[in-house]
Amino acid sequence: MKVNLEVPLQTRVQNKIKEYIKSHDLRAGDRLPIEAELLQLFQIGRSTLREAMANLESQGVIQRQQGKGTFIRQLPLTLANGLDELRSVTEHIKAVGAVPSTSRMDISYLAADSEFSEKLSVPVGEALVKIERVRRADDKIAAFCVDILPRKFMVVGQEVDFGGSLFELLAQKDHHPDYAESSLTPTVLTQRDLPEMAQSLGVFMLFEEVFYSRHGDAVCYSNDYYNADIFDFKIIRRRQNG
Amino acid sequence: MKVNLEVPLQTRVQNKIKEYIKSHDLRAGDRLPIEAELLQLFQIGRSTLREAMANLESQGVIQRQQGKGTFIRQLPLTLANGLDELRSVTEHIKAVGAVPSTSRMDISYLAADSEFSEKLSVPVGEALVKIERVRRADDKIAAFCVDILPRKFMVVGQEVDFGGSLFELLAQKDHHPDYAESSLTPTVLTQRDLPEMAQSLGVFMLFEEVFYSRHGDAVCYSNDYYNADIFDFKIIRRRQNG
DNA sequence: CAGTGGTCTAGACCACTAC
DNA sequence: TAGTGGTCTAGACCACTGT
Repeated sequence: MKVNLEVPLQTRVQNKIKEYIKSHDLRAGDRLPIEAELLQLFQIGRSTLREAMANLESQGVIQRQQGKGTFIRQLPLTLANGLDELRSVTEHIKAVGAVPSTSRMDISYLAADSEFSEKLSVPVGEALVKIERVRRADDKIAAFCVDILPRKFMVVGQEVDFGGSLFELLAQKDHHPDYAESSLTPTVLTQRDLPEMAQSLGVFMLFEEVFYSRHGDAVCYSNDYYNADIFDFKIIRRRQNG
Repeated sequence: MKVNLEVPLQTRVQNKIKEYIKSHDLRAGDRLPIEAELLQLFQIGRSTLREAMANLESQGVIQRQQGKGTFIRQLPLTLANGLDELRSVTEHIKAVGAVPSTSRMDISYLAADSEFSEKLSVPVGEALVKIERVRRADDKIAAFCVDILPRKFMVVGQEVDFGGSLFELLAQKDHHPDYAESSLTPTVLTQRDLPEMAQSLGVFMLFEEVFYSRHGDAVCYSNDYYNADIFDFKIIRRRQNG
């Protein structure tokens, strides 16, 4: 079974444009070359360029204005912790410049009840694994993660490292998360919920989410609580023209 | 000055597909006709169709799978309170099926300090208006909104209704918000912060955001606190292939 | 192998901005 | 009026899925 490993041209063009911005030291408000010039420079079709530009615009890197031009929009052009981008907890911690670690991990096994059956699209009674982990960023509590996934996704008869990214583990079985349906709720956790907290109360952002593979199969159901002292989440919201 | 009021074809096609789903009573998991059929049906070019499909996919309405087909993904196809969609507080309240109202409003005038100067891209000292409002959904506290905007955006010598949407007010001056840079933080508000709360503490989602017009001009800086008891925020997060 | 969505190109015309 | 991004079409070829 051959798999396409090539990166799409439009994605490579995105990176080229980012490199262009860096190498020419373009700052917020500066103007990007016009489309025709970039077409010359990259030797590509216009649709390809426009796809790349549309992505960069939705990521907040550039801003296009009909009749005027395309401009750099972002101030730092660095890590923005964009909410719309799916990342593992490990990646989030690294993104704020901290070292990720896991200070507690509890694993239990259970059978799917009707709720989990629905969320994960498995039969009631299906064998599941529940992994609870306290994740740290430079020793500070970063997140409390409760992940539930079908046991069949686990590699049997093999020592598995849950300390790192669950994403990597799933990738080994070709179940790498491609997108997630997420619901965000501000939440207060007490020491009863999370004994390792230093204070009696902490404010967290709960991400309740179902992860799906690129095949559209549900691979994991999670309740991840992100510490509000460490993370804040940025997003660009747009007016829908529909 | 003529302005284009026509809705782009790709947007109309999105709506046609949604209508198709409704009229054919397609449910989650059902299959949408293949691209070639839709091209015939709508008599359009493939790029246009694919733009429309890409938007519907990012909205979570459909799911495309290479080699297999396009499928309905959403369960209710109703209000999802999508975070990536820019909406006014009024619209958010209506979206959860409640009646919006305003129970308190304080207006004050101030001059831009260096912080506001930067956020709103106006000179230091520029005349600003600060509007604090307690918004309700069916009499329950829905949000506490603090909006700051340049005084010149206000219609002078005219009675203005702040009770409704600030968006509408700005639209009158061709400064309608087109997108926003938002930062989300879970927050606890006390009765000291918000005296009309029934309990001593409440959990809120703080949206700190700058709104921009389609011309790329900053039009409003807001700190909006949404009551976590009333709202939860959904979003589809995707793996970036860059 | 046929069916389906994914990527890419070339080119036409339109709408907005600035001069 | 010239320059720029926005919309739309037609068509070619590729990659993945299932038979």
